[in-house]
Amino acid sequence: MSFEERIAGVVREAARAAYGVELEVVHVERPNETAHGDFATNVALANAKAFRRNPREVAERLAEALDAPLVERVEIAGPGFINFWLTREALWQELETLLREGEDYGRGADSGEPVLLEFVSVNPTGPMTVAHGRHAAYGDSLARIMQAAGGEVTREYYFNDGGNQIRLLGESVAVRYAELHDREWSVSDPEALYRGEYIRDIARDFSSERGDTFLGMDQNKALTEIQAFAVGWCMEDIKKTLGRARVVFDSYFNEKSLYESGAIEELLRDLREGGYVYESEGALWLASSKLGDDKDRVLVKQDGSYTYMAPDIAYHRDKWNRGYRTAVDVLGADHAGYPPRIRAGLAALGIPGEFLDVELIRLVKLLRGGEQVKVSKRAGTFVTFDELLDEVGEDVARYFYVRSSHQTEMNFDLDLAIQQSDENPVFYVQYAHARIASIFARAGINPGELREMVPGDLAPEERALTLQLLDFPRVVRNAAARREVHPIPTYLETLAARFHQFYTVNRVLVDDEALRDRRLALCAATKAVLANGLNLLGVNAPEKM
RNA sequence: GCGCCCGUAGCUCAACUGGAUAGAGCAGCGGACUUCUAAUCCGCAGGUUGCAGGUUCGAGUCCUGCCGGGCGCGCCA
Repeated sequence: MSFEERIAGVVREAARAAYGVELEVVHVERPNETAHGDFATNVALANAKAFRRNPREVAERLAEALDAPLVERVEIAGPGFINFWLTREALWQELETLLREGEDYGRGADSGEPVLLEFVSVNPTGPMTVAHGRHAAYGDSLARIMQAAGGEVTREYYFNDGGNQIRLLGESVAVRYAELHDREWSVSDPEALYRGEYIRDIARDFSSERGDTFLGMDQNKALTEIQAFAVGWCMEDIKKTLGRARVVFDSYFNEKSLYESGAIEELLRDLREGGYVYESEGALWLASSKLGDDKDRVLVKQDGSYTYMAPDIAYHRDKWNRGYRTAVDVLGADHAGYPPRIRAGLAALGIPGEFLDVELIRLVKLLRGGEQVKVSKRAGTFVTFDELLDEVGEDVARYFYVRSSHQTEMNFDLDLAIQQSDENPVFYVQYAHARIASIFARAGINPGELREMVPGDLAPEERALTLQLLDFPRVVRNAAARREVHPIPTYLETLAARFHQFYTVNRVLVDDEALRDRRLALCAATKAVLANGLNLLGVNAPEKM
């Protein structure tokens, strides 16, 4: 149990003893100011009215009724805060727990609740861009964080390898392919073709693997082959980039399978039976306005083809049918209108709205030398995720992406990113880890083989470091619950700062053995938490720098 | 026009979803290496948290109205 929970518990007891009252919420937090104690609570302020007493009086009485061995002293401060200082024994005990749990420290109890996390899901029409990189970094880190918090997370990539975009890709490659052999390939709309350099790469690879035989045959037949090759090429390319960035998926879900399995037909039949669809103007509509959406949406177009709504609702129903009770979709901010529509569809099937949790990621605005660049995949004016990884490395890139909230628009200047990569705060955090490794190397012992230690007094820097270390589980839990990744970097930077401050003032390898053992323990604990935290972000924790 | 999101130091971002004197990094100025890694530490300077009201013991955080920016409001996905 965390200190917050334990303190909340004793405060509840005190309220029972002093007032015979059962408090509902007891908020305990770590004050910003060290002078305000290790922990503080505002219960006296929050309940003063109910007790019909002024807050300080309530605080006094609660403090008197307090019975807690882990608390060394309390102080009433300000308008009625109760500030707590913990005993050194209590702190050391928690540190020992931390050391014992090692890389499991911060891991919550398994909730047993399976969660499906879908992210990236970019269709295979080209390389990943820096914008997709943000999705990959955020989604993968979120998966790690939710797992650490006890969730049973499956990472899924949903893609469509059919449709207009894909046909366009095939034609684009075909034109280049023909060019390679000094031939021409006629397309309906040359303006619409993809122009990126990678199109030539695909054409070249296709040509060298399959020769020129496809130029002699029926265009449609050839196009099918070229298209399949191009899709495979792009998918391969995307997976390679993801792997480089240490992003792994548990499953890839193909939209096509929904057609093949009959899931879409089944969906439409069930919606019809439920009375949630109607025909109008030759199209089939979902009465989504009755289910929380702004207006009704077309499911089947006049020409008989489906809108994206049909497969997408079927896909989410499939997630539900697979046993997931939480589906987190990581989508671009331009999908703002998406959640209510899908929820409407799901509601028609009796699936509750809370099932779908959509996290919208703000756009990445691309700049060059301060000037905004219009990004277009078709025109080939984009920066790839690979280029970024080449320039700044995996650690810097991943850290950079998740350092700010996914809800904040991100200005991305590749020139600036390269220029500033060596002052990226990730090094500050990694350096703390390497410094500790170096201490252990010097001491000639392994962080896992510490001797039994005797609790002793904590210097101010040691105390601050300890409290920060013990805050880790709470930070992970909160981040997971709020689907936020950026609290982890924020936490790690503070932890690294606490360590560097401690290191500057207190020498670890001193002659006094008891003191030396305690400080080594503190170092080992810090090293473990830094490694755990960096791991949640997919960033390395180096032994040397 | 309607809906959602955002506005915090010169710049990039935090602030434990209502707490105490709003914090870091970068940029600027000044200090600290014969001692476990100076990719570090310490100090100075930098703010009317877009504006105006309201709610309460307390507001960057909640409510209302403005101002400014982004996104959405397709039989595109």
